[in-house]
Amino acid sequence: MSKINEEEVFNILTGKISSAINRALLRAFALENIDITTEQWSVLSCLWNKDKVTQQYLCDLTNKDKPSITRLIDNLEKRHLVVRVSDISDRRINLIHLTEAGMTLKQKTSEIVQHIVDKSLNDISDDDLNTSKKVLNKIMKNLQ
Amino acid sequence: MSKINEEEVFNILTGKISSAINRALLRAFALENIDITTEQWSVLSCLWNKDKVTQQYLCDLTNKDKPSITRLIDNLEKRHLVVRVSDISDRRINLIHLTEAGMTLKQKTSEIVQHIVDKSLNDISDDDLNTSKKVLNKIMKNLQ
DNA sequence: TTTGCAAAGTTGTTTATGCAACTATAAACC
DNA sequence: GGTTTATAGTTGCATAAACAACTTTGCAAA
Repeated sequence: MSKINEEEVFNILTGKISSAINRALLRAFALENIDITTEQWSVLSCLWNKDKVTQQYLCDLTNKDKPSITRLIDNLEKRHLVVRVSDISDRRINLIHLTEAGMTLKQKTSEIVQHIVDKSLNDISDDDLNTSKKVLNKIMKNLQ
Repeated sequence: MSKINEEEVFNILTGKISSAINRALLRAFALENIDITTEQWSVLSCLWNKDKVTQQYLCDLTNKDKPSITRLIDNLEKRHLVVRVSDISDRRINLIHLTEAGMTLKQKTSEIVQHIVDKSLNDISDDDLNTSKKVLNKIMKNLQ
């Protein structure tokens, strides 16, 4: 395997790309008066897929640690998008429920997200995109 | 261009990969008792390449905004790795100088970084890697 | 049944990001 | 020369990440 040069390392490590996408998405949300962050969206995204799950489950899906999820849920509760419901049979557990408002956001945000994704992937071939996905997944595995 | 599915969007947007690399690098630094963050390393990296530059220059290279760089420099000064030297001819400007300690870190960290990079890129072909770089650069351009 | 360990969450600290508002200095324009 | 505008950097505020230390609750083994 060839040595990769400093600049390339640099770009990967500093997450330039993901923070650029993050910024674009944050601004797009703000433009539509949607007051959530990208991280909050990523948690909501999990819940739209499967509601009423534990915080630990959200940790696993998002690759965030427990304190991060605790505070993300705090902020989502502040915005009345989710509520913590403690489980009856195991009182250690909070089940995170989407509120009406939380559910409603799905529609509005997915259009915005799709728009940003389309823009960012403009003029990239499916082949190249698939290769990139494969590479990124491999990197994830290598780091575990 | 095909619609990319939610899970894929999700992985890109949430920067799972870059945060995984970040974490790995941070831990590797800690193991060697090197008390800097990945972001601080990215600024030092610029300075190892070209010393005595303005904060604005560092903003441009790292794609961070001015407040971020201000605080990163604050933290690097706290660790005595750089110093702010105000320019005589233009007193708005700080030139950021590496200290001896700052220069010394280059050697130690680059081995660690190379190790993490090698590990993360293990078993990925040069062709696939090049395609990925091309795609990521294209995405950056698309988002500007 | 008690002891001890594991799991689910929370809290505190340091560092970082994004944005807006700010100060200080330089340059441009009239 | 004085006013306006642009540039460099800082500060405040809300949000987020990593890590360690902590509480509460459940479970299992002695």
